[in-house]
Amino acid sequence: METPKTYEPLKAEEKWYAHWMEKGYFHSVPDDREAYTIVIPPPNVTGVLHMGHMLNNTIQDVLIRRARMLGKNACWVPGTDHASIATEAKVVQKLRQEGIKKSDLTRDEFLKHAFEWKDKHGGIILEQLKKLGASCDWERTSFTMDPGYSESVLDVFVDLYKKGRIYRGVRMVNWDPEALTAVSDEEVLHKEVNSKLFYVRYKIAGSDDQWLTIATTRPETILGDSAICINPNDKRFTHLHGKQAIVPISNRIIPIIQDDYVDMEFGTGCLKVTPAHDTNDYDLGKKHNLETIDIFNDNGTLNEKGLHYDGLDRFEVRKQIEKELYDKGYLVKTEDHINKIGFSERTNAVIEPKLSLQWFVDMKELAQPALENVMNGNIKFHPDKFKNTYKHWMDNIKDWCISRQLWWGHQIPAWYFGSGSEDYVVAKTADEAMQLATVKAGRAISISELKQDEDVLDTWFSSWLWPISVFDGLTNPGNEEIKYYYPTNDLVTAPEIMFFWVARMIIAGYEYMGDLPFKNVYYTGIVRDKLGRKMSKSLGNSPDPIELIEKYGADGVRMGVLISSPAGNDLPFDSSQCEQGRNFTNKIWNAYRLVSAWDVREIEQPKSSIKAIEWFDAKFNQELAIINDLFDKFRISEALMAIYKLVWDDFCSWYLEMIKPGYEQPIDSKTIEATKDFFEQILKVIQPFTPFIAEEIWHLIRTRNDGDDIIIAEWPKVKAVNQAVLDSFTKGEEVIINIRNVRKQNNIANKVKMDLFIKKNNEIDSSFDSVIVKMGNLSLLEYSETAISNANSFIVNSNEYYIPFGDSIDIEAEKAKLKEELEYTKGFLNSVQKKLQNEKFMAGAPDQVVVMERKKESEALSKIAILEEKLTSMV
RNA sequence: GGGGGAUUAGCUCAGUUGGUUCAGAGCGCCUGCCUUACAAGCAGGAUGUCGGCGGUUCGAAUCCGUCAUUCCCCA
Repeated sequence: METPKTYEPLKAEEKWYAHWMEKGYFHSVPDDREAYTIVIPPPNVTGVLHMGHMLNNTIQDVLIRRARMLGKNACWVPGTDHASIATEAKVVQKLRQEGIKKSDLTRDEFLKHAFEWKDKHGGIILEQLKKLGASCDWERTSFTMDPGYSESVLDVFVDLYKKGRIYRGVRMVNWDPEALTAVSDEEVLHKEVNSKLFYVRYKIAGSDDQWLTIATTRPETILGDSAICINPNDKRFTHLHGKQAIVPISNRIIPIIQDDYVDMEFGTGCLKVTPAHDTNDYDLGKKHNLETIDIFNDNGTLNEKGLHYDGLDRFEVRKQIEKELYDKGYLVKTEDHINKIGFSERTNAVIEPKLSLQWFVDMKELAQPALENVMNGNIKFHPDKFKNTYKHWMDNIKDWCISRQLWWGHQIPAWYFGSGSEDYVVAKTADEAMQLATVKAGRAISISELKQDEDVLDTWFSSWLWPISVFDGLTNPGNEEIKYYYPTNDLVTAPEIMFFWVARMIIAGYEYMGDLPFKNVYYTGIVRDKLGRKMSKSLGNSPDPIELIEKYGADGVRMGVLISSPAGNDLPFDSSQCEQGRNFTNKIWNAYRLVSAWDVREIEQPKSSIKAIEWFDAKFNQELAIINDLFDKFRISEALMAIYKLVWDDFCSWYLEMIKPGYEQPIDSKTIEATKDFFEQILKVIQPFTPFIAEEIWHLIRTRNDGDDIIIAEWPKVKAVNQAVLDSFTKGEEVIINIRNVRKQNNIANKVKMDLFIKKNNEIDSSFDSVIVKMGNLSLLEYSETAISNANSFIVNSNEYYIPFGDSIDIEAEKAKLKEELEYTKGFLNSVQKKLQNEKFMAGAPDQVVVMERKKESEALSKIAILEEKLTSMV
């Protein structure tokens, strides 16, 4: 059967993935080998694969596949995250479409719907990862709400509470009025928006017609004002000291206080203080013992404190109150103004600072080991520069608000038994809670009296345990698996979640395992489109990864996302990169086609093939050492580029051309065997990047026993590099390129054989002459004592090369070329000599550098002599 | 406003302690080729005041200062 001209990836991909699964190559159990472990950053359980996942998971798969070949017990743990806010929002939306309101359901009913949704849509993303070739240990698939996992989350909550690290308190939180939950600082996106600055005047209490004017962007919060604040140093307002003001519309009387917090330059210098609705005002209020007037309901409408605006949305009130203030003569003027407003990352609702009773983790001390061990390099960041960002955050770490007003997630194990603010206990189960409550209350408390906290924990409060809990390290401490797999090796993730997730995993690692969770963190960049925009669903600028795979093959797409994506740099993605990847797989495919088509006979091995084999052996080992080094430094895309060039340029363009027999000529068995060996080595090196085609050709190129699969083959070992052969080849290569140039410049077809004469002036390495003859398509290679006239010529290593070409040669053009080269060489010599004549250079530069300069000088001198002689002889 | 990056070819990026012809790679571009594995290919080629200015040095893409542009994080 004819081997197709182009590689057809889809069939091979399906076949080999199924084969690998069947053989259990992805599955890991502890044994006496060294463990190499990666835990996947768990995607949202209801998510679908996007380009960010593609990049992230391809890198992980490359690392895990290489580790497997290095003989390590490679274990890549997959799984998903319950993603409380996002998932709950989706379930609520789906129920709404069915005409069901969340508020009409009990918690249990809602959770039933949520789990149904999760079972239906959950794990789609994991199936998509299989298409990419991800070699995860699917038997270990974890979910942050698995029973065992949930148990560890509750254990940790109880434990931290007992240690005094978790407390309940009133704090100003970022309230999402749409999702009806608090969100963490990190989930708030600050954006600049055009808004208005309203100048509103307040009457001074007890005066007839004395006023002060404040500037605010949120006039609706006037109804919650508790004070006016001025800077005590502000000369303009000394007459206001000790006075009171009357709030417009509500006509409440509020004090005028002084605090140097007020910026005298901003607005009017008079600040209205609304402690319930602004973080800074809240702090001011606490400091000055001001009343806190909360005028909002949880959904962003005004409550009864909002007087006649009761029940209206905050933005509608802003419009209406502007008119009322104007009509009643309070509104002095409005100005256009640009300010930054916080939006919810999940719902895009404008965040409302809101006072509420929440659970917090006190982070200061917990964070210490996590900071130290990154700064001292026990945990390495790639690239290293992210340490700076990390340090800055950890130095200024704030307490972590971990309660969320949702149902989907881990319900907070706090149990209330009375109406007092301290009438609660923290316990994993109701039974334990009952006992604790009985002690705390000093009376018998029954289970029915207990009411569990309605809120759930922040999703990150479960995912920070990921590297521990996927091995049951908390519910079954010291078990065989946690001992074997923890600490894991490498984590691959996005810098955006350095604080949400990475820092907290490190904190949890030291707190609960007394050890780091992973040794290296590889930060990927953001995948952007051609215009530099972040790829997102809302912009619709993200290609569907599965469609890309169908078009270019998984191997092609894997290469496409990795080829220009250094760690920490954004990836400006364009599908042309996948095309490049696909072309690469096709290139390998055709190399295989070539090698497989040769007719093998017991004939003499050509000299040129012997040299070619010597050379490629040296070249391969030289490059392999470089590739290994790049891997060690996590320079994955550079490693890929090195491999790309090794395969395309060195193996295909040079090696295969050197050994390729003439048309319909047979090949000798020694050369074909060596070539197949090389091919195998190359397949091994590309296997982490393009596993499917590697496996496919591995099985085509030689007959394999059952279980002889490349995925578990041994990574090549670096052998000694024959540097002398590499050096000889470099000179031969230069000659070949010069010959090709002569052809090109004189329009001599490749088929036409040419003669080459060499005038030896200097040491000459003739070991690659046979290769030069073959690659240059020469009929003759001869050494000559004299220069050849009427010939194209070039100089390599001070030796003169001549290709006679009858009478059609253009003497003038040839002379011009020589003159140009002469000028360049003279200029070069001049700069070298200037250096050598500089006493300070001679005194300051190391010997090695001086020797190099001298060598350059002598080479340039002899080249000039040759060029001048040629020019004079060409008259 | 505070902190951290970045700026090298048309694009995306390498460039280790200042010193080999150090100004590089891939893509793109230009030229010529349907040469017998591959036109998803082959062979050649061009491209840069290393963001600006100043300084240190025998020598600076690399070190220092400063300005500019830009991205990220925090307030």
